[in-house]
Amino acid sequence: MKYVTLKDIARVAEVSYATVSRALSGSGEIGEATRQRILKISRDMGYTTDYVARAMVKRSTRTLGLIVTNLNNPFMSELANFSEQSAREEGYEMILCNSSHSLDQEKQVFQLLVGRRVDGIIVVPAEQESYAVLSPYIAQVPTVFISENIRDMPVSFVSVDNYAGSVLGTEYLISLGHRDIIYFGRRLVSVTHHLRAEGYIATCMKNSLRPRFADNPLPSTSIQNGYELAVRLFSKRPLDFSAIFASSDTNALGIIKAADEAGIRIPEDVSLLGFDNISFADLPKIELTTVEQPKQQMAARAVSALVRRIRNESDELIKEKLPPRLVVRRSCKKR
Amino acid sequence: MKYVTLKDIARVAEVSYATVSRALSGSGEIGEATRQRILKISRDMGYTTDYVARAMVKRSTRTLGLIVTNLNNPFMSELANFSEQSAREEGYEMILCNSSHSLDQEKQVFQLLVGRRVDGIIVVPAEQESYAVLSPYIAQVPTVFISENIRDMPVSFVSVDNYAGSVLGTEYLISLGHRDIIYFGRRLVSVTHHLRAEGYIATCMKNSLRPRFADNPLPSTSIQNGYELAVRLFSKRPLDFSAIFASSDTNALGIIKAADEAGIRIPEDVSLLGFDNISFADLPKIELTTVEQPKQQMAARAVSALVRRIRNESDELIKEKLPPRLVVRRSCKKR
DNA sequence: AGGAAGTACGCAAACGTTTACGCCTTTTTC
DNA sequence: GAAAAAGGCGTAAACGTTTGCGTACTTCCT
Repeated sequence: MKYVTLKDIARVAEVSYATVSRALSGSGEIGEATRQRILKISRDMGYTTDYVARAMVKRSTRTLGLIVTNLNNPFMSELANFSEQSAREEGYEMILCNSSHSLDQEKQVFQLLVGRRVDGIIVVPAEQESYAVLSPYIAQVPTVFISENIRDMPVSFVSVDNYAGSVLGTEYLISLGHRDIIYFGRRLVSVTHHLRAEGYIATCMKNSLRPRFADNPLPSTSIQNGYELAVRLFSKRPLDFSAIFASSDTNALGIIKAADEAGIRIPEDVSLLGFDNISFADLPKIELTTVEQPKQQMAARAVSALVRRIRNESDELIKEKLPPRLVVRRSCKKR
Repeated sequence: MKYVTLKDIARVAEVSYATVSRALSGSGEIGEATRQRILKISRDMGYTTDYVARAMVKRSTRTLGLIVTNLNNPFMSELANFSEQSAREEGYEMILCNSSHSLDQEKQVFQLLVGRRVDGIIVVPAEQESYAVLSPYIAQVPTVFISENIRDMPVSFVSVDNYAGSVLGTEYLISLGHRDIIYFGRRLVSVTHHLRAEGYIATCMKNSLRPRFADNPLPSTSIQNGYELAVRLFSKRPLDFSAIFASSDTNALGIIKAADEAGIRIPEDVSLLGFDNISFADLPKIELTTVEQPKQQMAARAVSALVRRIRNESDELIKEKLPPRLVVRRSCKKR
């Protein structure tokens, strides 16, 4: 494929190609008459400016990278959509990548994005060790993590306040009269889920309730593994709990399926509370009450932190914790 | 940000930078000893090859563009995920764009992708006129449409066989004993939906049934507009039909919601059949029987057609119609 | 009229690669 | 042992832009 270049235009306009560049970019000093003439010619010839050549000299691709753990997870795909939108509003394109929860692959795609000379990278870390693995490259390109910061690391972090979200959810269930609440999900694998569990435990303690767990040992969260775990949970009758706090909406969907099969009604027999507020949660017959992560806001903050760094308007690292919100639908009931 | 370049390596290795290039690319003729030495030095210095510089001389970015109409629609986001995966397997990155069902925006992002010098573009057309609008640019870069071909246009097309899918679905409902089937959805706006309606009509005729419609006049398809239309449909009692064939799963979800509110049970009171098989359809309590579009296959074919064109292995245009498949769950019942 | 100031444009370098060509050294061949 | 072939490496051009610097021409002021 042969594209029209500045030189092609310069030849027919009988000027130097520097002049053509100035006419098109609008910045340089140039006479209004020639500018109009060149503009017309370039339109007629179907010129499109070559951004890769421009990137070489400008040393900026106006492209951002986004690495998520799993694109099939609706939380991630919603986050990706919002990020893409925010980026475009700031004048950046977005290249989307997938780490598949693997440190190796995460490192690989990170290197790839660096090779493409993206101006900045947003990463939802695959594991706790992600920072350690990526740190040699992080020095080379502005990066923000969508995750909570455990120890003080020299990167920007944006996330929901998971601890507060968990407190919010637990308190809501208690306010409905529930005393036997099961915390359902991953506890140890990621910082995010660890903090959620902590919030639950603290709130139980404060209300003299005994924290109880149904632990999901898997690295990832899915409808399927929520279902499998719930089948076991529902096998012991009579049920000795009245509410379940699922640490992710996807797990909650698995719980709904298991409950359905076991003849357990939600919310009549047991209340179910989720976390994330994925778009699924709003579906008819699902109508899951859940703690919302402000995905749009998270995406917007991450992108804007990144572009500020890129534009060198500020080189400070941000650590932002966004407030969670309770979205009441129909899966929880007064006891 | 300052990256390590070939010249930097050449300086410490005391060779010319052409030699370094040969050592790293693996193609050129070079002594094994120097190659190892250079490899080690470049590792130590943290070199990453600059793909934008390479793209300049190779005249290929190894990047594909994907334009979808709406990333929030689950059908689109699933298609996007599969495409991204296929592209990566072929060694290409993917830049994701959104036309928001607007011809203007579609044209704009297409130009943008051309400017970025992507090697090929996959587009889910926003409207019937998309081809006409994009045709001047299509000549410049290999393009494949994910859509059915109406008249013979010089572009590659990949899609499900919508007509056959519709026949399949209608015949299934008839085989369950239904005689009064409503076709629910858009009919006139897009080629895709036009063909689906045709398949329904033809099958009705063949079985001496009168085709009946609940028309959705909106350009896009959503849970919300499916819901609104269904509320009207359910307001006339008693119901004078026993099955609904929704032309998209998202509309079907809206129907489920409206039915729920109206006290109409699915499938006991009315059977509901969808089209697309989005991942939502498999959710507990939803369990929608539907005609599947083979999204993964469509993505794979589109990508592979594109890369064959790019590699100049074939310059023929493909027009591929993939077979639909009936996915039986629980929303349809014998009458 | 003569010099200063400003405007419009051309020249050429630079960005970091890849690669055709050529040269020198080493190996092979009879 | 000399000629031919092969191997290893350097030189330089090219890809399409942007931009600092230089210069010719115009305009303005006194």
